[in-house]
Amino acid sequence: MPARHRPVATLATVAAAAGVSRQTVSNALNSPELLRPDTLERVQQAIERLGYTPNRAARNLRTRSSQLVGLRLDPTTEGTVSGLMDRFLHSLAESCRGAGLHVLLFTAEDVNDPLDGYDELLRSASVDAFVVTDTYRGNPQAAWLAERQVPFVAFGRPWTEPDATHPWVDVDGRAGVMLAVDHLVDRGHQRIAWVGWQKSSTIGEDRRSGWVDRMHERGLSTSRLSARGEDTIEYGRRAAHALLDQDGEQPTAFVCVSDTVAMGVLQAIAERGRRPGPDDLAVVGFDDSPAAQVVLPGLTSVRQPLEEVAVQVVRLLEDRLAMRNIEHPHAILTPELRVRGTS
Amino acid sequence: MPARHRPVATLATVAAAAGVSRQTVSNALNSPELLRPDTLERVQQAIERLGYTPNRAARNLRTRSSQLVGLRLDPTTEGTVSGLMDRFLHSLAESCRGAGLHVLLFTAEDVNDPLDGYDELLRSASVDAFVVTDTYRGNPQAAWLAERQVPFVAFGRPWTEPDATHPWVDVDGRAGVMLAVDHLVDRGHQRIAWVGWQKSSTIGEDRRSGWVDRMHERGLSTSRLSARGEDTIEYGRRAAHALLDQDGEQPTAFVCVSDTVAMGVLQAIAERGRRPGPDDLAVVGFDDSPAAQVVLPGLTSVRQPLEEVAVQVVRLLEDRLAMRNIEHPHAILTPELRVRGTS
DNA sequence: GTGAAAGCGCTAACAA
DNA sequence: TTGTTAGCGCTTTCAC
Repeated sequence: MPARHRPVATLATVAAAAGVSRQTVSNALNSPELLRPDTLERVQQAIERLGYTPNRAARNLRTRSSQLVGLRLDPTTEGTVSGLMDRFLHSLAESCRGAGLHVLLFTAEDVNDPLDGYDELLRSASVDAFVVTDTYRGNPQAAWLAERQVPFVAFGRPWTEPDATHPWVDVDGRAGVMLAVDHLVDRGHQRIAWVGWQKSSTIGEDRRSGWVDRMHERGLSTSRLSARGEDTIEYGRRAAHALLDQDGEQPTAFVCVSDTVAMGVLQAIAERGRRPGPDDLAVVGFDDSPAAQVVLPGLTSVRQPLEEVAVQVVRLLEDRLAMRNIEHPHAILTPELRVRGTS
Repeated sequence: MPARHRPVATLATVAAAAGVSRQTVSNALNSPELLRPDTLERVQQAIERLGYTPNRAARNLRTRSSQLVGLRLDPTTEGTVSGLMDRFLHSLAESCRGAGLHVLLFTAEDVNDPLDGYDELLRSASVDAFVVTDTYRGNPQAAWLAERQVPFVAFGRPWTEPDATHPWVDVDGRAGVMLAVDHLVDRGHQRIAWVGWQKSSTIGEDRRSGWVDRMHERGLSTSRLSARGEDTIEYGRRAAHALLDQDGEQPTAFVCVSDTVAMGVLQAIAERGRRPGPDDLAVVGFDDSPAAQVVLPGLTSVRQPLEEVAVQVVRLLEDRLAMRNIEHPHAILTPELRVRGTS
């Protein structure tokens, strides 16, 4: 580090300036109620005057905490549009600020090893906790961290381990899809198709259950209206064509498991000379990606409340770090529907 | 922090296990060439066996460095599609790993104050350096940081202060637009329009100069082919309509300052019953956003080499932190053109 | 309510 | 080549 204009103030500097001991300055910061009001005032003025901020490394060493939350950033899949991470990261950093925490990003040397990177940060006490985001496929990180009693909060339910007791926050995808179905039924649609992910995707099946159940609740059939495949535009395109090629009753609306898939559906609709929208073929996506906002004529989509997710994640993180044992350290948040031109 | 299964190893633990002094263990880590091979071997085995990783806080306190690089994350503008930050952040975190650094995210309490947040991290020695990304509008951060001799690297040129000597990395937008113009001219277009940002945007004018100069170099006129406005879909839409409504010679292709604007142009083209693509009206965007990859029929776009930007940023960061004074601590990288259906 | 002493885990400087 | 000493800046503990 280079020379500063003014040497950085320390406890000792401030103590000397205020005519008290170092300890008193420390107390003024961490336990102000211990000081006599006039002493406190004097110390605070010295702090202010010298522009003193406690040295993090020293404080961390002493308190054995870093006030840092680790988050592993994996490469974004090209050709996929959700754009969730951007929004989530900002919200998380923002919420952390309120808790006196910061987000430390790290990446894996071996991307295919879901555990890579965690251990070293832990052993070096570089972070106090982790936020785990990619919990979709079996998430071994959660089990690994829980076993070692490492504080962490997951964004995403432990689908495959319902007994897991670690804190997590998730968005109710099923409820989001129900919003979409209700919206379409209210607009007069009856043949509403589902364009989803493979059966192996628990998230995909959860979202699909919202379609199945709400369709039945509204007295509608789901027969021959369901497709499953991967998260690509091409799959969405082919699925829409296949559904529209069926003999007999064809869908008048598509509820899609993701915006990416929905973009493929829109493509198929255009290729058939049909028009996406309430008058012809309605389409609803999932994630409210930037693309949904700009595609023609605007893709109606289920929006995850990531700002609120971040708030809840940090709340659970604080509980965990303070060793407060919460009854049910979980939160399931309900998404909302952003209605645009395609419905 | 909760109890671990095994208490975390320290220098003392390892030293005892290896039968050497603490200092020797420290040297084994930081200056292994000082040790006799057999001692080194013995110490390394002890380190391995105990799973020892140096405590960051202690090391930071002693070395007066944190190995952390601060990056301020501002809210993403909704309705805009670039999605650059996602890609850049991952690349930066990745490059940092190679240099033994980590990225610390922070946010401003007052978003409108471009300096907010930097000072506190600095005074508390929480970070060794900053990466500054939003250098487009006059970037007072760069001046502020440079004045205080704080190590930082900017992603973005100091447009308004050509004398600034701080390290920076930028992408040659002008060259990127030239690629686009060449591509379109090679495909037979002659009336190629520019849909850009306001004159007050230096980045916008730089990109525009690529259009102007390359058009002239190729013997083509730019007369009545230029539009300027804000970074919104709606502006792009209106600009395209206006250009196509002109009497006489209308454009056959549009080079856009951003993918967001390009999406508006595509919208206008559709509204007029025309078709985007090489056979009718060609469109090229800028940023290769996820939206460009999924919109119909695929938006040709100028892609910034963010992975390489991150590598260069970290390289300059390392030079700066090591107090190596480089001649010209700058790098201008050339983007590439991703050709898709709209051209 | 305030101050003195101790020590967190590490590395720079120096001694052996 | 290895070990000893000291101290980074802070907070915890305990006297006063």
